[in-house]
Amino acid sequence: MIEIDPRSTMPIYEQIMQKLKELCIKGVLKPGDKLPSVREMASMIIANPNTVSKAYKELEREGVIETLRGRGTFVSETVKKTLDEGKMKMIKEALRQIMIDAFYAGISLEQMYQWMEDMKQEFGSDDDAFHK
Amino acid sequence: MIEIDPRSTMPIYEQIMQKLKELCIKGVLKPGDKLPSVREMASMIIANPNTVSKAYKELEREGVIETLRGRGTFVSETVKKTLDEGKMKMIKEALRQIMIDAFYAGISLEQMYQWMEDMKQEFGSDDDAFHK
Amino acid sequence: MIEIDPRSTMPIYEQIMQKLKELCIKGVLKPGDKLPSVREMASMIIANPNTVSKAYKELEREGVIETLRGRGTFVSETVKKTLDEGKMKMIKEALRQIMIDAFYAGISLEQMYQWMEDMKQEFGSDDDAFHK
Amino acid sequence: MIEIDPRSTMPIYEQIMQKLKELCIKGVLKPGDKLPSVREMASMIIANPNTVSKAYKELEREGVIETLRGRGTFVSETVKKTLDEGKMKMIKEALRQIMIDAFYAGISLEQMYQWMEDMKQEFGSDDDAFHK
DNA sequence: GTGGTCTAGACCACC
DNA sequence: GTGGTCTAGACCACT
Repeated sequence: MIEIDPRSTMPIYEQIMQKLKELCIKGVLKPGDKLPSVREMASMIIANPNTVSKAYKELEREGVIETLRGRGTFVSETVKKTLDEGKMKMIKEALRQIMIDAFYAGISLEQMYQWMEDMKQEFGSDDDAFHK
Repeated sequence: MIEIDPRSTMPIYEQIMQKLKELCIKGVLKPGDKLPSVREMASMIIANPNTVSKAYKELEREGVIETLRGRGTFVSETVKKTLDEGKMKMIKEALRQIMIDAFYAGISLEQMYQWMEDMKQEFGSDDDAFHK
Repeated sequence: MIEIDPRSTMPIYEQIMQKLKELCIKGVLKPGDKLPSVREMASMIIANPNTVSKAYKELEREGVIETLRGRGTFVSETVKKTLDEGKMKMIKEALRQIMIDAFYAGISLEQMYQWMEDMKQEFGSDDDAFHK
Repeated sequence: MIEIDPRSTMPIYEQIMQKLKELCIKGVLKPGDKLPSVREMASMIIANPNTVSKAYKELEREGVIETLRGRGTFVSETVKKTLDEGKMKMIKEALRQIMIDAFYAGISLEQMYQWMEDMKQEFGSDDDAFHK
């Protein structure tokens, strides 16, 4: 279900978060679906339960998933897409960093647009996510 | 010349690297130009010389700048834009991460394209960087 | 495990790198083996943790070792022996330097061949390193 | 006559020393030949006169060249090949370092032997330097 | 003057 | 526990 790279510089808990978010966007995980328990997930991806727990907590804080005491963890029914100005700035800065790296890697803007379109197709299979 | 945000989660040495790369792309720093010495830069941005040194060394490893023994540090004459497959993958993954974050932040693809076009204008002032 | 000579002109972090590489080649350190933590190694060889850290980071960049976040540092499973042209040139130049020094020190080529054969024996104890 | 790489990590004065020694071994510079003055050499290789001066002084200390006050600097008549134990150790250690680097660069011992033979040919044009 | 290395000691994020 | 980053201050070799 999920693949983690322990050698990556990206923290494992962030990798978990990203992968789960991606599955939600793609529609593989639908609102109401039950997630594996912390222990299950930990053994699946060979990680420390604490690490998985941290990812779940953070995802809950972001409103992506919800924990029902004694029942388990579920994908939230409503994804709150708050137009947070702080996040907008962060994303813009991240884009800037990527543009700079792309320049030095010799990657054209066109190439990047192509990739983004590809990902849009890949993501937006069952909702028009990026056209709201 | 350069502004650093000590509160940012991005390490200071990486901020220095990013800013210097940006100035090079914009053409503010031209090949052959001398950079401030490690100590000068450190006092300019109020950071430790070691931190600046780390940034310089990394930039040199990437081929962006060169140091001439005892003379100082200079912008490289030849910017090697090698189409490194590893870097391409990294950038693609970074884009994927951003797309996911953008989705949850409620930022449309169109908005991101707009930002990227703006940056292209901002960067490509005196060379057609992204159109080679 | 490792001996460092603080009086040597070779930087300590390079001495650490050399010794660790040597242990890997000799087979004393095997792929997957855990290295002493930065702090352990530092106290073992009586050096600053930063110095050890620098050695470890450089060895990782070269692909000799890998660090797993929060778990420690390990000998890489796959030693990539890429025939890098730049390194070949560097090694050839180093040999040239040694040949010149040897001439002025009155050391014969035969003597150097003998030393190299000795080292080959010393290194290739449990794999045929130099005969691949 | 001599080429220097200001970007190299090898100190410029050492580069000068190496090149001059090489020319002596090859027989391009013969005992009694006059070297360019410090200023001449400095302007030829675009270096600081102090740097050239340091190289000359060091070469004189090693007995490779001699300075005759008011007349200039000349290649020594007699090359003293002292079997200095300290230097032997240094060269052996340098060889060890090269062997390790060669291993990780995927260079075979045979390749290195070949290089050394080539250099022997290149050097020993008019004396049997390495067969004394 | 320049950058390169090292120490000492600190804080942080991650596992 | 781990490594990653940063500061402060020092010494050194090179130009």
